[in-house]
Amino acid sequence: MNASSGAEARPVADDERLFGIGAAAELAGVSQRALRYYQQLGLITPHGCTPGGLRRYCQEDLARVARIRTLQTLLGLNLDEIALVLRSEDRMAEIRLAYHAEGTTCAERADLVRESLELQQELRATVEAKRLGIEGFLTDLDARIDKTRGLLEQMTAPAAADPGPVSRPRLRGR
Amino acid sequence: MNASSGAEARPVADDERLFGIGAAAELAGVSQRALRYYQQLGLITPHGCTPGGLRRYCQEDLARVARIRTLQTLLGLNLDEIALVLRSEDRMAEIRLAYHAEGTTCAERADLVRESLELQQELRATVEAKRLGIEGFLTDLDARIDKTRGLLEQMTAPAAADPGPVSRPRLRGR
DNA sequence: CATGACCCTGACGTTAGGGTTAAATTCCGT
DNA sequence: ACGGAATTTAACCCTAACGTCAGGGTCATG
Repeated sequence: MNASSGAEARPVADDERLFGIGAAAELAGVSQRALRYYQQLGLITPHGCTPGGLRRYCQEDLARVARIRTLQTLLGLNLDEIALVLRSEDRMAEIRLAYHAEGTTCAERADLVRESLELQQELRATVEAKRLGIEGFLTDLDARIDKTRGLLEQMTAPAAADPGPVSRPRLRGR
Repeated sequence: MNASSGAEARPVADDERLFGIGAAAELAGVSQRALRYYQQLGLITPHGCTPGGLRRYCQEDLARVARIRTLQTLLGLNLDEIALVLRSEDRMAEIRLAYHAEGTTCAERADLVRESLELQQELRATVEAKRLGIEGFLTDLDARIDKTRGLLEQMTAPAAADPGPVSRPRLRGR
């Protein structure tokens, strides 16, 4: 019940809006329990709390949850491994922010960046491996499918008895 | 042990050799418990048993275990889903074998093949989706890595104060 | 200020995918 | 024929990632 007619004190810039755990869970496509659990593991911290202690999530939080889910389902990482990835990414953001501030201990910072870079590249390597694996699997699967299709053709076209290994041009239409 | 000097009755054609559960587990890279568990779920059935009831695995069994592991770790399927995939594949093999036998109920068989084909294509679709997801992730990750690398260059080359958005040719060497 | 919707913590339940142990059995080399 | 190594089933234990329930607190609204 907002933004009905005329008087809006502040339009509340869309990415400033906060959500209760219910709305957040729905938007992120996970359960409330999962949100609390992720928090318990230190994977997310809601943007804020009401004085009474109710969690308030912002867009950024939701994006983080999305990333968690991606890392989980796409890469099959467990929550501990995800914690590592996220911590490294947080580190980077922190440094990127601090970069334009006073030039304190520039060398240390560079070391951190190098470290993060290595972590990212490590992650990249595992993901790349996974991609290769999946591509191999796909090739394999396609071969099977082709064979199956060939068999089907043979069966539906009851021509002369088995003219040796199938050597007909394969139809690769989807 | 064996194969020492001269007299070998039958060379035992390598893929005819059988393994106890210990050897099989080691070769397949899983635990004995896992092998029994997979069998309990109907995912594998050892090639045979000794009269006393000890499991004997053949190469084919090991390949099957490898496939299970692939489906598990690469695609993130659970054992129930894997059971479906394997059953479909078994069905295909069965039909392929029966194909050259008597032409009993050719139409029914064709239906089965069509069904298997659909299952395979369904699997292909999910795998393809996964591949796309991973590719997106990789692109994303590469962008991050490039940004990090850029930041690092900026830090290590303490030139004039921040000449706006980095517009230097990126070195994409590994 | 009452009320209904929403949320809190804490504790226990569940499911997948096994690990571990125990007590009895089987196999194999000599 | 026998002793030790490898296996068997059964039973119990375990962790991750939540689900669910209980009992009580918070918040906006009329």
